[in-house]
Amino acid sequence: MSATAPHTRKEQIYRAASALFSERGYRATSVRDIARELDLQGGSLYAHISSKEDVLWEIIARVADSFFAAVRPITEAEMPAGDRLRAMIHAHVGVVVNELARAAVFFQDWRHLSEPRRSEVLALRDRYEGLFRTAIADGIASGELAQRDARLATIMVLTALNGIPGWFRADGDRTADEIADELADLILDGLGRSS
Amino acid sequence: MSATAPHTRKEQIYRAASALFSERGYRATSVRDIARELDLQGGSLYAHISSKEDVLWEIIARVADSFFAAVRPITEAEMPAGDRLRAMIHAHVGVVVNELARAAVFFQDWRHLSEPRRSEVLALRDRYEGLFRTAIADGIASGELAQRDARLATIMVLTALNGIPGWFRADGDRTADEIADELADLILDGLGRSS
DNA sequence: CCTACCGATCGGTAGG
DNA sequence: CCTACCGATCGGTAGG
Repeated sequence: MSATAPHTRKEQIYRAASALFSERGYRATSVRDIARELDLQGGSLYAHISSKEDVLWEIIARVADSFFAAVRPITEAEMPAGDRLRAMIHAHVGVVVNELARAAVFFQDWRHLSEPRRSEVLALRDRYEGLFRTAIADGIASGELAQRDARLATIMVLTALNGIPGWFRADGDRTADEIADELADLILDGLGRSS
Repeated sequence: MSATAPHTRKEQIYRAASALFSERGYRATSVRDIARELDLQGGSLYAHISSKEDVLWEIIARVADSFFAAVRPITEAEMPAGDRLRAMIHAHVGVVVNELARAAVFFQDWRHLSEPRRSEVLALRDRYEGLFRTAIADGIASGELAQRDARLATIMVLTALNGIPGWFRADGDRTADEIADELADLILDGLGRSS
């Protein structure tokens, strides 16, 4: 409902939970771990949340929204498929880097949602993959991309991009845009070879 | 000690644990879940294992060995760096696909090892990445690969490859070799583009 | 390999 | 937001 509120207790809880979930995983993080981060007693959290899983759900649902909000508009832009794909990669990497912990939780801990939320996330992920698959298929059709298997290519692209939280540390020497540029080049051109 | 023993209870435990860990994660799998899979009582497992974490360690240490055993020899072969890298990718994918559950556990659950095992795994992973980084750096030096950043390229390659357990299902319509071929092409050539 | 148990910790609640 | 508590489940052990 409220759009990215600023300093409420609830937001502090989401922030702390994102950090802990992303580092240790959802199951290895207790409600008391989160509370301790905010100098609260374990039970006190429940004045603001209704369950641990609801916190996970809120984190995941929000980043999912962020991904669609960033990438969706690009899919409707009029430009060559190759450029469109590059712009989508940029947008996607932007969300990952700017919401690093939340994105890591999304990729890592969606399994721990109970039904029907789990299936809902899977459906969202499929739709999102579809946006990329369409761009890639368009690129193949127009001859811009030389591929056989749009589905496999799509999975590879997103797998590579979603691995960012596993290695990226914001030490400030590379901006999200620079990372996105390098990754887009790697993905579009490959490692390159002479043959 | 014993080399990949066949049907001992211990091996059955490792097999069941690999399947469960890979599906639900280490923390979400109880010792009783594993026991149930073998029609045993929870406590009975401890006649064969000494702790839940030891089971995780055994799974992870073994696949780590498999990766080195498959890839290491290739790094010493005399051939152009591009061919060598392709062969390494093939070998790596072979291990992932043939030990799908164990590999998934390795990639997913190493965080849950306690020290010093956790650091040991990280050190092994660094050494292993180094094998690929060297091949890529060689390829850059010889002009076979057109890259700026060997480290980033290495991480991308392994990230893409290690994502396989996330989507690959052995429905029999693609062999490990076919997968490896397609992935190697994708990684070496990229999606391809006309510009 | 089972039965029966241990202390610790879990997510969550009541009552203030 | 705290204190104090709940039942359930956890990894692991004793004793046979």
